Amino acid sequence: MKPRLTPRELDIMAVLWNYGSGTVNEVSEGLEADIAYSTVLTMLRTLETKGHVRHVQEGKAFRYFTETAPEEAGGSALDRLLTKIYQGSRELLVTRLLADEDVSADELHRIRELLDDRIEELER
Amino acid sequence: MKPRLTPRELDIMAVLWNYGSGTVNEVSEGLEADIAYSTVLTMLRTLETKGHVRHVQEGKAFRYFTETAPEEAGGSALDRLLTKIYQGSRELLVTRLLADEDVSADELHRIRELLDDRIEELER
DNA sequence: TACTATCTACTACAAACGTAATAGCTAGTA
DNA sequence: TACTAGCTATTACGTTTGTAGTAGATAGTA
Repeated sequence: MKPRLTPRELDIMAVLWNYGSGTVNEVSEGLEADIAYSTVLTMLRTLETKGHVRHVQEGKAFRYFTETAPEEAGGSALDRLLTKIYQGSRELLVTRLLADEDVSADELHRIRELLDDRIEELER
Repeated sequence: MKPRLTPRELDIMAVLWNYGSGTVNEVSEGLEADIAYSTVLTMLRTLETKGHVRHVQEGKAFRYFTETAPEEAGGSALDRLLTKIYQGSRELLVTRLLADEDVSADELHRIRELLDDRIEELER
């Protein structure tokens, strides 16, 4: 099992997931925080030893790719949240998620469709 | 702003949320992992300096109470997940949440009710 | 009163995190 | 060929995390 992603590492992964891949430079620029180039490099190397990314040579530079899918990382984080904070209650979690001010009616409708699909699938 | 909860600290908080409060002993026993008594004590003290718990004297011992509500801790963690992993898409997150094998039809129906309430509230 | 169980306080310490400077390599350019 | 820009590799270092031993206080008990 790959070691858990730390918050900072998650930031890096997010950039990679977002752009599909990235060189140190690209990741640096993709990050909101102003982190030194060498720091980003170090973190990518750490992520590589942890098995979360790999790289290929591209000209002079390395191009990094994720080896951990968002679902994978998200899954375990979500499970953790669910059990530790929401006592395993998905309702509670969804309630919190929908309580947000800036959730649109559109979004809610789309979620309801998802939900209906899943219910049908389960009751069929 | 209180410092973020580390995974281990979250374990402790979970016990406290679960039982309402707890002495070092109670928390120790409430934890799944077999952590030394003194370790639990240290962590509770750390949590206290971070402002996540407080304590009152109870006989010889301290009784600890949470100062951070589950919603508070869960909220920021959830927001983080949402933006970093699910690109801000609640649908994606809900999809992942419902994809789980062991989610019951009952649970889904209850979630749908929540959803309908929220939609109505928004469109009224 | 002396002993013992039970607490907290203090101290320690290895490992991981987060951050970064700098050395060293290399391909292109003047 | 000499220089330079742009990379990676190496090294460093303060902080936080996670874990725990032990000293010291204290209340109950024999």
